[in-house]
Amino acid sequence: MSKVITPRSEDYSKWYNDIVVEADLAEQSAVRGCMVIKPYGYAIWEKMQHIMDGMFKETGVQNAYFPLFIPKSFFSREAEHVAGFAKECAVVTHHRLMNNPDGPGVVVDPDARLEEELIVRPTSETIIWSVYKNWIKSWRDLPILCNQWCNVVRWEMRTRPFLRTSEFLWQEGHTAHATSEEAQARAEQMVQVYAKFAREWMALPVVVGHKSPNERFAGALDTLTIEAMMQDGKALQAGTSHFLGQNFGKSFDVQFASADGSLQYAWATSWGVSTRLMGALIMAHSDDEGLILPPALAPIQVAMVPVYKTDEERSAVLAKFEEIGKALTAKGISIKIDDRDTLRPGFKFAEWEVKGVPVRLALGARDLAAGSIEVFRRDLLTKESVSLDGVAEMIPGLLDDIQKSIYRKAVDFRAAHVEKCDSWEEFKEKIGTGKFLLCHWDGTPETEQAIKDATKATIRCIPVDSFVCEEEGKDIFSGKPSHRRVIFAIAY
RNA sequence: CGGGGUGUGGCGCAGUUGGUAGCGCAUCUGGUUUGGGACCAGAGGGUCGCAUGUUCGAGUCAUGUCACCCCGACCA
Repeated sequence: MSKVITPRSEDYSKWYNDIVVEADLAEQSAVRGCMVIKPYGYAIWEKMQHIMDGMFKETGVQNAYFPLFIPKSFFSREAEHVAGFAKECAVVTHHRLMNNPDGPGVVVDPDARLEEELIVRPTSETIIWSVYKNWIKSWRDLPILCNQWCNVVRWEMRTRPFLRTSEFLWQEGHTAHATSEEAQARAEQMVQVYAKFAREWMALPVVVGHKSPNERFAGALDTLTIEAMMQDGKALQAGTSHFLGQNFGKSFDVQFASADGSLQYAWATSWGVSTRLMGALIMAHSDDEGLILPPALAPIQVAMVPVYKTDEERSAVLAKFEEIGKALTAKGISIKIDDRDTLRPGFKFAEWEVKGVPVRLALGARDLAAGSIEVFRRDLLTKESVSLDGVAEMIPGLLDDIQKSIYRKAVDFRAAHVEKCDSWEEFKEKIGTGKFLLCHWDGTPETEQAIKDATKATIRCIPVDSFVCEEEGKDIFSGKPSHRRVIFAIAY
């Protein structure tokens, strides 16, 4: 593997590509804006998937699967929704290829045109609500709480690895409820699930809040978000949960007989997180040496690198590693004994660092003689020599400490880059320097748009659980009265 | 769609006024190494994005074309 260049301060996208590609995490494929996620990177996604799936199920959600293709007519029923997605849809128009009659290669068979075009799902509200219509007759059928893990396609004009790819993996939850209150409570519940996952597993501090109307999901009455801060101070929307009101119920004619005998439209929510979370994970924690994975999500938590000269030394060291490995596995820790004998130790050290493995153990004849072992922690880049006897016992506590320490570091970083701002001049100066600015906003889309046009900054959210600031003030831009501060930032 | 840029071994690049296609990394072989990304020696691998033209001769010049990248508008 070649030297990894990581100019975090100079060229973020270059850093991103180098780390990601060189770290064997993923690479851009030939398909426009799509990603190949290599096994090591995919293992991280699988772990995230597994943990979140468990959290969803604890709230009563069940997994299901709906079709990839959406007939065009389904898709166009909810006006606002289609307006939001129409510009970025992949459309299937034919179902057959044929040999090119005029030369080499294949061409689309003109006789195989579909009567109705199919849209490759950019999100599944429309097809799911078409199905829900048949599932929902009575208040007794509600709530319906479905989630699906799948891929979706959005034909973005500009793509970015992990953050905005043409095709991405995600989960989308779609629920149907008898009352507005119940649906709103569900939307809030799920955004809290996301926040908990981000904080406790990804070691990623996030702000939970409401989106301003400008930033809302197409077709939603309210959009809740978790917003994270990356190491350059930019904001990343890491997950969203929408209260959809009765928009889809009405558009897809999903009515049910309520307990009082009247016919009512169902209330809806949808919520999702995607492989963008992996982008967040990478960008929030990595340093110039490569990835730093929180132990809770690292596919390999402890890598063991043997150091030896002779075959005797090699087998003695590997035998000891086997012993330690067994003890760690028994504690539920995932390990990797790096017994590749064509590579030198220094190379292996560097490789596990690039891949973000939280703890590395190095053991050689010297250590064996002294009864010690070298323990390296990735987040601090420190190593210490500890007694061989106690090493397996100390690892769980160490992993725990690393998890907390990574989170603490991210929290401190964010705290140092959030500030109140009450002057438009100051706002213009500071917003480009990588900060969340807590400012007063008059609540109008026009003001938000004007601020965006002037500075590229948007309202990331109206916070509900941190940085909440309910107080009277004047809009940073228009000077009109405001009742609370909101978070402005430049976003990815 | 607007504004820039780039197409040359797997990857990253050089290639002068047009004259036998090169370098680094990677790969393979042999040897010495192995406590922070080893070294030496040797080997393999490219019809220079595509098409047409100018020329005795084109990676190089001209015209056309295709693809990709970056900056915007759009977005999770």
